[in-house]
Amino acid sequence: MGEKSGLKRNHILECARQVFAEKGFRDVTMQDIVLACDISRGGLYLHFTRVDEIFAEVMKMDQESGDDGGALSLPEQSTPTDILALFMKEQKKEILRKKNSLSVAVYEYYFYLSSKQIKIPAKENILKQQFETGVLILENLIRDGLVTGEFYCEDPRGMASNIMYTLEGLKVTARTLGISEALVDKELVYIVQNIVFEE
Amino acid sequence: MGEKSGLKRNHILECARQVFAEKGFRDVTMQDIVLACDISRGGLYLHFTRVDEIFAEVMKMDQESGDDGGALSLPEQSTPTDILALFMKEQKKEILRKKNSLSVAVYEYYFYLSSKQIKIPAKENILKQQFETGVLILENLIRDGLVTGEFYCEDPRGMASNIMYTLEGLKVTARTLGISEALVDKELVYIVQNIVFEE
Amino acid sequence: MGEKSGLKRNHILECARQVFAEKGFRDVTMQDIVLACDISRGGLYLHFTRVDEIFAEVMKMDQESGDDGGALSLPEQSTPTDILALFMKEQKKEILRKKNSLSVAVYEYYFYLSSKQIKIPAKENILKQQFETGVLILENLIRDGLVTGEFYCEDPRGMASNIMYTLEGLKVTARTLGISEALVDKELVYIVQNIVFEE
Amino acid sequence: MGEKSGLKRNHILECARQVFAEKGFRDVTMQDIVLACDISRGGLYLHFTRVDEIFAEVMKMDQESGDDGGALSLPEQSTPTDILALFMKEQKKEILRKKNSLSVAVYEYYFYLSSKQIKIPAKENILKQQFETGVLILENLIRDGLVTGEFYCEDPRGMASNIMYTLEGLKVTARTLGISEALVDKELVYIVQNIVFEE
DNA sequence: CATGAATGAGAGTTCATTCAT
DNA sequence: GATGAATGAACTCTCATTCAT
Repeated sequence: MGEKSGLKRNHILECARQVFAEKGFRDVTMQDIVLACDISRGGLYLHFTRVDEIFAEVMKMDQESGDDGGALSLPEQSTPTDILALFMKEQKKEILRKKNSLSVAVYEYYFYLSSKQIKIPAKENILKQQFETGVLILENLIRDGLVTGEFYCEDPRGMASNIMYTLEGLKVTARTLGISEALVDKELVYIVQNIVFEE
Repeated sequence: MGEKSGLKRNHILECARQVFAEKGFRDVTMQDIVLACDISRGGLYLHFTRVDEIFAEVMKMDQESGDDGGALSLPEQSTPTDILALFMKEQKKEILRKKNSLSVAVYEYYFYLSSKQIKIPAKENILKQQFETGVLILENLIRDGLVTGEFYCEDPRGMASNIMYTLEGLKVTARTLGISEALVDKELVYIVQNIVFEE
Repeated sequence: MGEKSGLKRNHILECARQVFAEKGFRDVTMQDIVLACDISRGGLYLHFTRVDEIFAEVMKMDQESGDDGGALSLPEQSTPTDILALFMKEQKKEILRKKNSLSVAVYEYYFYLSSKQIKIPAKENILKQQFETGVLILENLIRDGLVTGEFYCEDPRGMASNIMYTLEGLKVTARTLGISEALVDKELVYIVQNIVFEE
Repeated sequence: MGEKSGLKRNHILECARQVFAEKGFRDVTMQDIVLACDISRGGLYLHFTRVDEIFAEVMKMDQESGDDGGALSLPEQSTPTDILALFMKEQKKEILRKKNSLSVAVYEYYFYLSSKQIKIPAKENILKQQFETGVLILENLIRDGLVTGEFYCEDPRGMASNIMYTLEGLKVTARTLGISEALVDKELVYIVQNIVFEE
């Protein structure tokens, strides 16, 4: 029973994810999700009662599945420079990604919370966690690079944080004003050059 | 007559601005604006027919009034370092501003346009203009600093652009995750240190 | 389930029919129908989305129920003269009918379609079908009368068609200018005399 | 002043006529007329207070200008047969007329009155007058034809009335179901053949 | 548990009509 | 007289949410 119920719940979340990827967060109604899931109205309400509740779960699901993916593609014996390049490649992909991206929905969701003055506890705040995880990864990476002598940096934590804000700026600009691949490349190269030791 | 009509229009825009500052963009209805303006339903429709139309005008109005304010506070004989400090101070104010800020509404508006796949011509795209104006100001400032020997930078344009993205990242983070004044200070200091020539 | 849904639908159509009979077509709003059905606003929209859609269904329903009634009253071994008299009696009833008549609504509906330049496929065009059925019935009747020697007519089809247009003229005049029973009688007698063989 | 006022009034009626010819009666709003007249809202209300009032005046105006036109085209020494042909030609033109025709508006107006249960005194009832005038013309024409031996008819008044109803039926059918020129011709020929003495 | 018909609050929009200028 | 901004009633339509089956 619990199993079965879990399956349905997952089905709902997966279908809902599609909807959010297509329409963002603010335009999605319970109806949209009901239709996308091919489920009954009442059925949906047995599991969730608000759209934002569903979206929070979708984000959580997304994060969990993302954890796996990230680690897998790392080759053995990579240098910090290699890893940084890979990190930036992933960031670029995310910044430019059009299909199946939840970015717009995520922003809309957080602005929605903000305008409703709803605070999420840090532990459940996925966007915050992702940001902080990013900072941590970069910081460790920079420290590694300093050890190998590949990187130059006086304040690894400050730089990591600075880079993450810049990437955030690129992401949000891509979703609001739009941005060309060339421009993203230019910015990412600029960031990397700032770290990598230049003779 | 034209005067009077303009006054009413302005009245509407000012009241609407309040509403947008309080509720963001997505939750604002024509009703909200009607109530805020103490005007009749039909009366509003004489001037505007859609919320997004009103918001676009509010942004325009805001930009125009902002132009004046910016120029006034410039002291005579400022060094590039001074000006940079002032620029950053303004940015900080904007990033942390809570009262009467349209930031959330602006982001919501642009995400709305994005999810509806509406394109605004560059000339009318205020967010884009603000961004590009920021880049230009910074670039010129950096070049000035290079001339006076106060700054160090190999690629003024690249750095200007990089800084603007970072500031954008700070702004959006402030509106989604929230950010402390201390953190903003830290980031701005980091940025400035990167430019100012350190012995 | 399907049963139940059908019942509700029928309930709506029957109540709506009342409304159309009273107010014609053009003045009827979704609200009117909602009130007449003692149903919720949204409830009506589950079944129909526009007044003209409802009216089209009401007409269809009316036609179907009318089919039964027409056939039943035919006595055995009627002569063409008898049948013609019966036909005319029915026409008279329809022309003069005040209670529960959809005539005005039907005309208003067709003028509405006309002014909106909406074309209905012939198969769904009930007014057209009724007219053509009328012509056919009359034509066959006249031919029968020619065989029995009761009628005189050189062009049965032409006469049938001519009679139907005249009846249409009477009907529309009754609904616009009004017409007395005596006048209708006079006209119907005139028509019949034109067919029936006079020594 | 009275002159001037009369001019304005006429201007309104002429512009309004255009609107009615295009949109029928039921869809025309005070706004439409204001726009078509290039007049102020208040200005229109100085002359008329309801759409149906304006339409009644438009019909009156139309009838008056029509009186002149009808008489002019009569050739000298026409036989009843000629005049009948001319009469039918005019009827055909009216039945099939698309441009600048008020027919739909007239019907809509009368159905509107009917559904609102508003009665017009016979003296002001233009449609009624036109019908009765038509009957009278036809009756006299038939009597003339009987005298010259061109026509055959036992009941001139009955036939005149019958023809008028048939023409009415054709007119309304043309506006609701649509009718081809060929069909109109066929019907008119049928009518004429019924009168004209055949050897 | 699951269903989906039904509810009703609320947003958008239009227009006849008024009235200060 | 003439103007047109302003009003507010009325209508359309959509959804979150409930509840009998």
